[in-house]
Amino acid sequence: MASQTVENYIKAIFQLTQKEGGTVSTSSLSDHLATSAASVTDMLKKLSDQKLIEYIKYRGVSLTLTGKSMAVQLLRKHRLWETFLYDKLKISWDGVHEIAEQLEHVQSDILIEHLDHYLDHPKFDPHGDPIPDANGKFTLRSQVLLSSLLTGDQAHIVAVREHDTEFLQFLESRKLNIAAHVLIVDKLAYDDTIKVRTQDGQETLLSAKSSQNVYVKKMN
Amino acid sequence: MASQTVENYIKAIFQLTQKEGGTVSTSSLSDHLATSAASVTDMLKKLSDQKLIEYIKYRGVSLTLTGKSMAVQLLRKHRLWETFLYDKLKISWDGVHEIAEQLEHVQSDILIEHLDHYLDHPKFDPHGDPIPDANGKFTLRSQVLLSSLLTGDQAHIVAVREHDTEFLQFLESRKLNIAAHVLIVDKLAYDDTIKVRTQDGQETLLSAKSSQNVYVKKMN
DNA sequence: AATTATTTTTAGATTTGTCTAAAAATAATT
DNA sequence: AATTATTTTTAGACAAATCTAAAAATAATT
Repeated sequence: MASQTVENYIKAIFQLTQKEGGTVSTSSLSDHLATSAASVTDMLKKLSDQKLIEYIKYRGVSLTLTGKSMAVQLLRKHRLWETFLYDKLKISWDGVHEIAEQLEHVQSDILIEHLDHYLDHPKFDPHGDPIPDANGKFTLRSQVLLSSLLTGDQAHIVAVREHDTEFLQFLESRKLNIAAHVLIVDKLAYDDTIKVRTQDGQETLLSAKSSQNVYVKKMN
Repeated sequence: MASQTVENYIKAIFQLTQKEGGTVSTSSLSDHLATSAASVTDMLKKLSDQKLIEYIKYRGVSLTLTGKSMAVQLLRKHRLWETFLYDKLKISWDGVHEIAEQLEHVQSDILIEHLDHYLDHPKFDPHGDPIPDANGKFTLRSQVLLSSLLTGDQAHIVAVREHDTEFLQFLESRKLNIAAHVLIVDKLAYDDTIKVRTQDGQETLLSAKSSQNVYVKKMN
């Protein structure tokens, strides 16, 4: 059974692979996990011995099938717990992640299957990210960046790209939650600032950077 | 912040103190935690340095106020989680303990207070044990052993003393759950076997050992 | 292509929690 | 009270996960 540390490495490699593609470097892992590059190298050797990763010295690292499956199961647990914390316990949007980071390491298949059932087999977590099922399959969705919409377009918010706490709080304060309906009132050609209107008529200005951090499903 | 290992030692010392009174010996800790006596001695020195325990060489150990408060908070977390697992997730009576052993180590005050609120501030867990509140206070109850009842007495089951898995499953199969109503139909003077009748009319024979492991609240 | 800069790995230590085997202290027994 | 048995502690070692500093490999630059 993998230690919490091993699980965190596997998760980090999975996430960085998504973002950076191909292989992940020692330094990007050392950044992401806030440990020294030397420690990362040590651990990579161990993970490689356990056949969880494909590791070539100086060349970076990728997950084996076994490692990938472990990562997806961790993702499943993390997102189910986030859903529970947000939907049932009413813990704030920006608070759920840190707690789920701990809960995801609890080892019990029975627990996770009962939790999944209790939550009614949710397909997406509170940040709009898809929840893998017990076999590791997850639903993809036709989502685009809010920044790609044009004036007059209408859409529903489906996910947030980077879960920065301050940004999540900002979105929440402007009623820009998951599932919120938005209308693009205006888009400034100069700096790509977008003005959106929510259901209640409230209007909010979003910088290019912000609107590139929100996924929406366009209504046609 | 205490490690999981430290938390487990503190909990063990607390539980064994309840059972054995006064101070706890190295060997009973080593039995209970399934580690060598030498390891226990090592750890006791560390806990003593941290002022979590009062430790005198060769003489045994007891908790300081700080240690006791840590133990009670762990008990609170454990029992709240057991309640959640049993009442909400419908995990079986005998399965909840092991999972709660892991969940109790998750560090988040917000989580526990939200969980407590979600469960509607329960006073007792699924095994009938009292749940300490956020200040460590818990409700005591006028409970007696089932073995102390006489023929004709009526009572409600309120708790189980030792949570042996097989015994819990036996109780459950005979509808002898927490809150179940029982009538003492007969008590054999020879070996103190007790025959009880539950609400549905079903009768069950309980050995002296079994009836000494069940707490009831007598109806007068 | 040679030099400089960066990244990665090795070497050697440290901390936490554990172990076995031996020594010391306490308890039990004759 | 002296001996034997048991419990507890010390001593020395080990695995997991980490660190810093130095060496080696790779990448970038002149």
